[in-house]
Amino acid sequence: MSIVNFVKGGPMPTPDRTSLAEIVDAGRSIVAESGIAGLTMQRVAASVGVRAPSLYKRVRSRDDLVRLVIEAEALELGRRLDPIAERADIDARTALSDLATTTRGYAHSRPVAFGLILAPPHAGEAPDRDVLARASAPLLRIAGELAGKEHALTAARTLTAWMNGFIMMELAGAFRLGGDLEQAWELGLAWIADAVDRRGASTERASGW
Amino acid sequence: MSIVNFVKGGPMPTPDRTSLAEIVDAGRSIVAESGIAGLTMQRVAASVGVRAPSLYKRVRSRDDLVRLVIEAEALELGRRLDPIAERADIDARTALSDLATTTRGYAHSRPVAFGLILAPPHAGEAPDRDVLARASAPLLRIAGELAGKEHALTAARTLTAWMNGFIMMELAGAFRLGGDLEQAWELGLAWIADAVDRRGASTERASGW
DNA sequence: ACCTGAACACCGTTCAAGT
DNA sequence: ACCTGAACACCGTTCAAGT
Repeated sequence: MSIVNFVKGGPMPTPDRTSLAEIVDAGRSIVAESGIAGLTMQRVAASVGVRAPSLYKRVRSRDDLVRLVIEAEALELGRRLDPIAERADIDARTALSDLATTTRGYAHSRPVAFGLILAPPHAGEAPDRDVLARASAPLLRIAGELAGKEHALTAARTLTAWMNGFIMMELAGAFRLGGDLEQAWELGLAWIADAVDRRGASTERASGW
Repeated sequence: MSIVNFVKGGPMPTPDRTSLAEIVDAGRSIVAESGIAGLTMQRVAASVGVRAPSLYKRVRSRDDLVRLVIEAEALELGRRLDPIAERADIDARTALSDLATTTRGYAHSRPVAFGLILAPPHAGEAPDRDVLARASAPLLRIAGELAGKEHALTAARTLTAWMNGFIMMELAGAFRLGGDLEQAWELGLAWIADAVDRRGASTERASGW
């Protein structure tokens, strides 16, 4: 088809010098390195070896690219969480702890990206709801096992709210009053899990009643 | 002094056409209306009746102005929370509920500002730690009453993490799987309060053990 | 069909010149 | 002492022109 056009004297085909995937990957690296403000079309273009105007062949706008970058990050987080919810050899309590720790580890390794997933700068850059649903499915499943089906959604919301809130405040440097942050994480997780767990509490203090 | 300069032929004084407070107020209005991206120096300048370069007599940079706006918002939130912690006629449990509801109400009325307090776009725009400490003091006090002095800090962190996480996800539109969001707030708050309350649980389910 | 330079309308910021 | 226009170095985005 392109040869036909060429022979006929139609528009000249040229081999693609980049791809959408390469552009999004470049965007992820730049965001991780320099923050969202560092993500300029010119820098992305330079990173993939073209000029800025060429990017508009693959993305609609900078906002569009930001959204794609956030979605790619959310999908990777989901990919890390999926196997935890699927393991059958651990109980819900352990699975919850693994999931929270994995999420926190991801947030620490990619703080900017995590912040963008949780709080996209503008509405136009918010990730697709299906992508977010995919990333939160594992927790919903574990919450169901822990709190029972009828309370699964409410329990999942309580758990995510605490977990994401803790991690976000930690990343924002809001916990500056001293004290042991690891203990706050561990104890907080145990408290929240106890609160949601219909089978009863299991932390030392609670069992001491 | 200015008259002396004038008489001597020194630099001519001119009456100030704006002030730092007016600039910060204009910034708050613009942020509330158009988001952080809408906060341009030109727009702020137009709003206070000068040209953009004149703003640099009062603020160091746009980032500096953004920080001042965030700090002003954090101080206002703190001003709303202070009286709750000081009331002696209500118990800690009720105070916690009032504080959480007031915070949520502030977040709903000023969603952009609340997001900025929790997750400032860049490090340079993060509010001063004293300002944040002021805003979190009421919760710390209530947490102390609820969980006991030795667990006050950890309890406060658990409570803020849940509260801010819930509100932030709500603002970001992350709770899209249906269900009753008000119930999730009420029940979540009760669960968390129970978890932190050393005096024992008080929700229906917990007391049903 | 893709890529590019040039251009446009915006930014933040600086600075000499006005009063 | 404050304010301003002009200028500079950046942006995102468009588009006619190249191949």
